[in-house]
Amino acid sequence: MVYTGHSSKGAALTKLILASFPFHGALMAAGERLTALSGLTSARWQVLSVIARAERPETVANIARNMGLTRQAVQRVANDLAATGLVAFAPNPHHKRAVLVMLTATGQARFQEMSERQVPWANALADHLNKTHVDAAACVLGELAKLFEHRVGEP
Amino acid sequence: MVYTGHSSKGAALTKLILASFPFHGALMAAGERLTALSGLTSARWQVLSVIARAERPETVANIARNMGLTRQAVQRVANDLAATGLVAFAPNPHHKRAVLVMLTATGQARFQEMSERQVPWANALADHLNKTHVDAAACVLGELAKLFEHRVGEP
DNA sequence: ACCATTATGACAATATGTTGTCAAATAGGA
DNA sequence: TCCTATTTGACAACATATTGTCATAATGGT
Repeated sequence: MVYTGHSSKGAALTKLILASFPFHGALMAAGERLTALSGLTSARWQVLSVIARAERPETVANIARNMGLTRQAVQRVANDLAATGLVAFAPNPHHKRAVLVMLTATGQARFQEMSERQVPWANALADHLNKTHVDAAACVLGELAKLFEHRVGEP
Repeated sequence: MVYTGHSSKGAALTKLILASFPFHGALMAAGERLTALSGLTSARWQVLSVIARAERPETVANIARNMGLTRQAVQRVANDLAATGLVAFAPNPHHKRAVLVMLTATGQARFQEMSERQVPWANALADHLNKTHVDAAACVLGELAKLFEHRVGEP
């Protein structure tokens, strides 16, 4: 493929972006397969994870900010999780509308189950990779996310 | 954050995966902003790009395979593109059902417009990054996509 | 030539995420 | 205190992508 007009770095970045699409698709598919064994979906597992890893109960809007998603997307998933009994809403003493989301006992157990599958999976995958490159990749993606948010290069 | 049970490489991979979510979200948002100026959307631009860069007209199913998406997803977008006159379907001498997708003159012009915006955008972003790291990142994402597809580490 | 398998497009149901809008709750400055 | 701006959850409309199902077209082995 030709990258007409791209600088050397620009071509490299475009290649990275083009590589990220199949990566994301394959990651989502793998996530679905892993989570399906727990009766979860990838999206619900992600939200559940953020809630489980948080030090204290958070509001939906806060969870959304942590995940880089919109409030509404997380709200709908959180409602689904509540409907299936994995999370529950608790009153927020600091805010009448913005209630706090907490794992139920079932939710904690489900998260634990998922972790027990996710950890050996990540370890097995990582064995095929160069740690330095993986660290560099995570670093680049983090930097790029910031650049995107700051609208760098946009007209 | 603690990565209980993870190997050193496994923890690095999990960090990469967690970094990929906000990256993907921010990339999609940037894509929407770039494409909105052409009256396109990110998904339609991606499909249009694959068609434009292909050496010869392809079928919808082929395009889907190239993109790592399902046939049906690409079919719907392709139908949308056809409805807005950016692509057209041509009979396939080798297959009665699987028609070929081609850019119209309008579609070519629209793709050209988008390229003229995308190239300086990628160049400006890439100026803030280390090319070696970007290359490594693209390489890691490509390798991971293959590992995901081969179900490595899955029970 | 025949038949089983695979590939393809059409269609429907569902999951996920976005934007827009609204009213209530909160925060911050005059 | 009061007024404005922001934040929040609820709701609706829509874009995107998935799975499943179906009928038709192509393929490959016997």
